[in-house]
Amino acid sequence: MSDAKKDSGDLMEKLVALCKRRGIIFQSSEIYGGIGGFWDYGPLGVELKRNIKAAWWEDVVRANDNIVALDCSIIMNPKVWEASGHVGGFSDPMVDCKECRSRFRTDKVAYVSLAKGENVLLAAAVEADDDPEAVAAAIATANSKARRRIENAGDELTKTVTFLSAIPEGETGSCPKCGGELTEPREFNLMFQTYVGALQDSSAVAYLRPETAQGIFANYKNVLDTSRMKLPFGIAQIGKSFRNEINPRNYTFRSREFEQMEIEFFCHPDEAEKWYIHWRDTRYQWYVDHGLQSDKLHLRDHDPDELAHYARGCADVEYDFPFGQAELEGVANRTDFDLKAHQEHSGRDMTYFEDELWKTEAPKYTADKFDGDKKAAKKAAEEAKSKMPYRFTPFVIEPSGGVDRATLAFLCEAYTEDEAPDEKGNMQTRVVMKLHPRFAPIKMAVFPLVKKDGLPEIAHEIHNEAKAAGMASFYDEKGAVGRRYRRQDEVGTPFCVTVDGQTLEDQTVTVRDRDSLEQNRVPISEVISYVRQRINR
RNA sequence: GCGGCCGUAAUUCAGUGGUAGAAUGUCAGCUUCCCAAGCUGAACGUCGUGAGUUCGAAUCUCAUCGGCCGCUCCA
Repeated sequence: MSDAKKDSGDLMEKLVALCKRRGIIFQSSEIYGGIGGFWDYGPLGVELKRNIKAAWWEDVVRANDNIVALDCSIIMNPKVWEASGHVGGFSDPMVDCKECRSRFRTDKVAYVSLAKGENVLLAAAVEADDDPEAVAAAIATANSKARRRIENAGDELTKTVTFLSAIPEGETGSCPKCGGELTEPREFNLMFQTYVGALQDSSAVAYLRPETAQGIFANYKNVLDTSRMKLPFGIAQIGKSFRNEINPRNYTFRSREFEQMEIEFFCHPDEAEKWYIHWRDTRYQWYVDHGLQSDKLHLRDHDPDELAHYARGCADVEYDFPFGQAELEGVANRTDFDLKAHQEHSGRDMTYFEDELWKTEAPKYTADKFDGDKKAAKKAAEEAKSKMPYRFTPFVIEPSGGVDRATLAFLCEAYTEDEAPDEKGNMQTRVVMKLHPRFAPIKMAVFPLVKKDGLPEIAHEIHNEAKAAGMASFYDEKGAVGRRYRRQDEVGTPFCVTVDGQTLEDQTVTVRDRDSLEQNRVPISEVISYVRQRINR
């Protein structure tokens, strides 16, 4: 194991231990042995996560006139998931090899037979996406003798490719890797199932949503009809989603219950590319602005062959976690795929009518433009109104971020060990969470330097004032002040306010900066606004 | 899902068949006018869980749950 890898592994272990010890993240149901893929946020963790969500909400929903928000139910009519493709289409049947334990998608295993007349020259099981690839892969397995025969066969060569997915039920294939026997195909559906109502029969089956997006699409018409929004506009939502991940791993990164913060931004198809670029760059910058400015943050455009079938463009904001580079947020141009799918499945009209454009151009369709033929004018108008540029299905740009992933990335980025002097001036290792002040669970801690001489009373007063002013403040009078500073460093508190002997004389306190360790004297009357101003800048 | 390693206090770990430990942290008090290791005292353990072997199991066996690493998967 390389040193870098070992160090990053250490970082993850230290972070996990710190998060447990300081009440940031706990394993769910820990007293019962836990449950894989589920995590709880402790007293400080929930504040951190709330602050991250609040920042997103302020920057996305409140700051943009063309974005409104929504809070959809987690369980929806199951037809939603048929329309979206989560039931049926995408839940690929899989097979396992009983010999070598490899797993394959049935539509990726092909059986190739190359024959000249009735003479089979080559039969092979291969992994492939399509027929030509399968043939090529099969030939690659052939020995030189067989290869020569195949080449010599020329036009007489018959190529038969059968994918495992097309093999009749009851029959099993052989493993492309080892030739072993494969299991029957099995459905892997990543959606959690439940039953709505007391009767647990098949008609009552419902699903916990695997993404928040579909609730937005299903409500697109409602929002359009009630919010007085016009294209382009976005609908934002923060909420829990659930995926029955085969193998949850990497702390909270791949959880089975997770929270998404997501925008579905609806726009004219001609403007989709422009908005895609806009959101991709805006969302990337958001992470930079909140502390992931290091070279660990990446904006990665997907290769065309990597794109989902419905997407025309997709970029991931990725972060170098200790366990590897992984996605924080995906920004995709989903085209009109979703609205069209819901229109088809629900029978509801999902198109958009540009009435302002129509109003200005309607005079083109008056009778006098058609030699006084009112009927022809009306017909032409109706026809024009029914299609572009007046009526169309909007395209959707989807910036979809993982709240828990963002939280984890900010935690990883914030974890720092540096050197600070102890009371004797010896340098000691200091653990400090350099969280963005906006995210810090506690913004300001208030200490009396010593627990006597009336200092605690003054400190209490400052603390109460801070709370009244809406500042997340924390009071601590226990033990040596250095220890209190270090405790706050560990949870990322940006400022510590200390009441000392001089306070009694001139009504000033010291404000100590988490990162620089510098202290400034500030009048008590100004301390809250001082801290607030330093946090916001 | 497969393979390997692991699970003991809040945290990090020691303890290989015979009375559960250390350090750090936490709490109470003292001390202390500014950066954790000054003093005194205290609390804290279903040894992941269940079964088995044994006179006796943290220790051995099996199962199960959870975690880490590598594959695999990720609409």
